[in-house]
Amino acid sequence: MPELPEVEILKLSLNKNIKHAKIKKIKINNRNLRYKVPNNLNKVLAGCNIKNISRIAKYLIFHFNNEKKLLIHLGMSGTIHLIFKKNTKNTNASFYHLSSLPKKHNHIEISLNNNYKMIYNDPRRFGYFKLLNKNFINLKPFNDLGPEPFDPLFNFLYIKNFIKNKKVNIKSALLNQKFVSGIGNIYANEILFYCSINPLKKISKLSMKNIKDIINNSKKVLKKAIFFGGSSIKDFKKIDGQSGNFQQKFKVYGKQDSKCPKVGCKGILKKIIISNRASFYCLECQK
DNA sequence: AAGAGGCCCTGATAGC
DNA sequence: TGCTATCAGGGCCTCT
Repeated sequence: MPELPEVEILKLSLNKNIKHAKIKKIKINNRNLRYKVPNNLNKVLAGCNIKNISRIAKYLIFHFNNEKKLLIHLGMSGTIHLIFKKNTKNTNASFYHLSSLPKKHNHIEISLNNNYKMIYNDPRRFGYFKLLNKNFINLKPFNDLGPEPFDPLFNFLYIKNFIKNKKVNIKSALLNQKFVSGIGNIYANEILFYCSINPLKKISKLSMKNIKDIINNSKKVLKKAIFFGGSSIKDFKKIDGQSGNFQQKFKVYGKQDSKCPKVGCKGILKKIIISNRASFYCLECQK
């Protein structure tokens, strides 16, 4: 599910709804994620106030008042749901699901003191929870991340230097988080379409114009996706239960065999596999 | 040592 | 209907 835009939207929603809330209790239903969920999660975090929630690339970081930090990565299928328990005088308090809550795979439930409950769901278990220390930025995985597309460090000289003598194709490079962080398979395809670059093109062969286009279009595509609320592939929803609708704006992702959307281009979109990931592009206009 | 490929896991869908 | 195969938004690890 989650590339940079989806995690960004999640971050904004979480800050809007549960910033400054205090953790009452963390209940672990299933420790099996990519890494075992730390057993001491509740012990360490119960009673802590959420100072704010930040994002680096596709990683979410909860910062607490006492300097403790929690990293959440959503992997392929991780989702976060907020449930609001309405204050009523009845003992039968009603629950409002701000996003539809799945029945299975609710690994972790975090009760907050503001009538919200935050639930982490992850059928494929590629995501994970990890407690971070103060120095986290110098440690794995953060010390290995390249700049985000929005970072001024993702500039012409940086790219020109990176691509020198390298044999990889541009599609794989955009997915390489050490080169540029936050871009995933969907947006890599979309960015290359806007750049009119063939995903198989070797990065050492990129022209000056190609490099400039990549810088501009990676920002543009991600910003637009954030603006439209992310992409609701399968079950991704914004935390308020609304679907993002950027997927309606996809130009090439998932559109093999249809006509190239570029004005004036007569090409047909093709699907090929590059390093085990689906790639979609137009044979005519992406060179 | 860069780069390709396998693999972790479940669920949805397609094809027979 | 029920089986099997294929595929899915990520990233780590191993092998060459």
